[in-house]
Amino acid sequence: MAVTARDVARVAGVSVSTVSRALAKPDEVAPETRAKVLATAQGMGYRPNQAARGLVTGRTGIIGLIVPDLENPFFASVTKGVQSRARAAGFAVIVADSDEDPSQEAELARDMSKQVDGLVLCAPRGPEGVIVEVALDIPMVLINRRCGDLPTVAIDNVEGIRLAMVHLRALGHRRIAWVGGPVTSWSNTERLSALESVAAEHPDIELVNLGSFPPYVSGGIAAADLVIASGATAVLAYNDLLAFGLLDLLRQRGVAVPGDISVVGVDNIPMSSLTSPSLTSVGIPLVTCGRASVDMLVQLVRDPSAVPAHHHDLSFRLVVRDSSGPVRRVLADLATA
Amino acid sequence: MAVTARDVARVAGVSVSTVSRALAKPDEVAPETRAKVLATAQGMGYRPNQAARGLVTGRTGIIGLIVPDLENPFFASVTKGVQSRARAAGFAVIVADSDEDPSQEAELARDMSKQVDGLVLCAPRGPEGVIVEVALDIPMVLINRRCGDLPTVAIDNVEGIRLAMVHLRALGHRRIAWVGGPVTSWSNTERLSALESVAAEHPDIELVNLGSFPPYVSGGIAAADLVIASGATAVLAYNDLLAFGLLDLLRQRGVAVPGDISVVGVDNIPMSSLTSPSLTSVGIPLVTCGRASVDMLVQLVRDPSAVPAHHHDLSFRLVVRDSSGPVRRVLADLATA
DNA sequence: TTGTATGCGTTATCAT
DNA sequence: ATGATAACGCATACAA
Repeated sequence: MAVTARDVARVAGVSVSTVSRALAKPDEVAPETRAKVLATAQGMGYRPNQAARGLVTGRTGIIGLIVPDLENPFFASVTKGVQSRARAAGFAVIVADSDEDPSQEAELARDMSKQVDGLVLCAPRGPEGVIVEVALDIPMVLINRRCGDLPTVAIDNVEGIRLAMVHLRALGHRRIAWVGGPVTSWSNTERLSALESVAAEHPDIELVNLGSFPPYVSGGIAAADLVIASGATAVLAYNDLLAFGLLDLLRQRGVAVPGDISVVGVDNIPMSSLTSPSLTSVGIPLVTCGRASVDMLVQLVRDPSAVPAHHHDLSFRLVVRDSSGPVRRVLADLATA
Repeated sequence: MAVTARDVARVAGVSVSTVSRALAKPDEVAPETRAKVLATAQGMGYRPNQAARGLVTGRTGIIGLIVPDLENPFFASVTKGVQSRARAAGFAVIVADSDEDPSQEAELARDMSKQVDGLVLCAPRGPEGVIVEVALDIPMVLINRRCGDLPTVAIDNVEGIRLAMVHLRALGHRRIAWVGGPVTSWSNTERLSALESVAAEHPDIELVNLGSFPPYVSGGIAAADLVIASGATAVLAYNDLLAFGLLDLLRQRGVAVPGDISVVGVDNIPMSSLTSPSLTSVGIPLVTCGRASVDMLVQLVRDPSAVPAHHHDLSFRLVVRDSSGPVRRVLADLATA
């Protein structure tokens, strides 16, 4: 059996309450008593029982993280950030994977809410109502989605999309295709409307929306022929995985990148520099993103009365690599002729 | 405040113990009573308090998973498998990232051991003594490392390496380089000795061990020039990330793959089909690997007296892609001349 | 089959 | 400053 506070108390010659205080509230106990208790606790290898503590305090010392897909490098990076920061703050992290399924996501959130002190929802796909409802029960921070006035770590999609569009326009591209992600994704909606507003600022740009695709490599493969058929000289994908799929099938079709078509992704996941051609991408420091969410959540957990309406916006940066280049004169001339 | 068993009992007109039984031991309560309790519990949104339950049963309903690096796609896949299977078995998963640091790994394991019902250590880097010591306290399953007679989900490295070597030899390669991973990695040791024994079976094969490198893309970049200098016509890397790094720098150096040098990786992570050239790799179903470990752990948790000496070996399969090809006649002739 | 009573290890309240 | 004691919500041995 594990050593309990009672054992420590007996050995140290004090009461259980004193043991408890010596550890939790150092200044409410005499320095020498405290020293003695700490020493014997240390010596006996005493570890407070989290379950018992949780039962009385209502705290678990655990935060929950729900992501759509652990195998997606985007979320893997976020998870890493969340985990490391949480640990530094004295919290363990329970992680769950919703498999991109909104209903699982909601169920997970509800299950977890009784088991953790706070919840980080990363790019939740579910309807706003459900999310807000769960947030009533438990401190919650969102990543990559705005939802009511829940605290959020988000990305300035407009800025990111603008960077990409300006880049492509500077290279001479005028007909630009958009390969979208899940319709349930907040980021997707954001990016599409950003795209439209940027396009509106530049009347010479023609935007071709090719619709929604699953945010995996397979989605990009499915979209590639549409891109070719669209006559666009450049394509912007919802995320890098989709862009990878595009690169793959375009190569198979004998379409040169960036010679015939330029490809730009979003997220700048680690793998983006390794494809051939390497992928131009707009991205953010994902690990930082995870860390920031934990900082906000911990604050919220410690003081639930704090005003939760805090939005932490991170900015994109454009990483130009080999998959984007100047439009071919010939094609450009043909297109405008 | 949350709804407790007491509340449910009051509403359903029964005692707390009946509520408890109705949920945990359905056959120890009259069918109609059970139905009534279940219905009201459902209606009131009752969720048993895990902390309270844990306090009396000694169980937390949580299993811990420690991986060297969450951003490594290999471990991301394993994590996904562990999470989904654990959830299906009614367990939550606390995940932690040791950052490839053996001392952090040990500390994490010790911390967690008081908080979870069982532990999955994925490819632990720490010394055997430490691992075995922690395993004394808590049910533990290892992935990708054998350690004493702790239950393990491992891969038959000899078989995998043999597949790769036979493949390369059939393509005419005789001088083959090895780019190793962390010296602290059990798999690395296993693979190297497998390599040596397979080489011993084929006296015409010349093995060039280029040493150990960090198991990231950067490690492969660091190793690439050594590969070129080695005069090998084929190189086998400890994992796919290293192989990606090799591909990247070889391309920069103008070395054709597989024309001049064939490259083969290990793990077959999802990204391997997307590089250019796509990567030939020996791999296992990683998600399955994670699932299997949970199955073993859950069994162990449910019946700690069960013989723990269970080894679950998964087999490699060779996925041949574009990065491996026949050795060039000219070079081959030169080499053997 | 069901209810009553006890205890899990800790923190918090109240005395001292 | 410290100790005794009452919860916290649940499971379980025992009584009915």
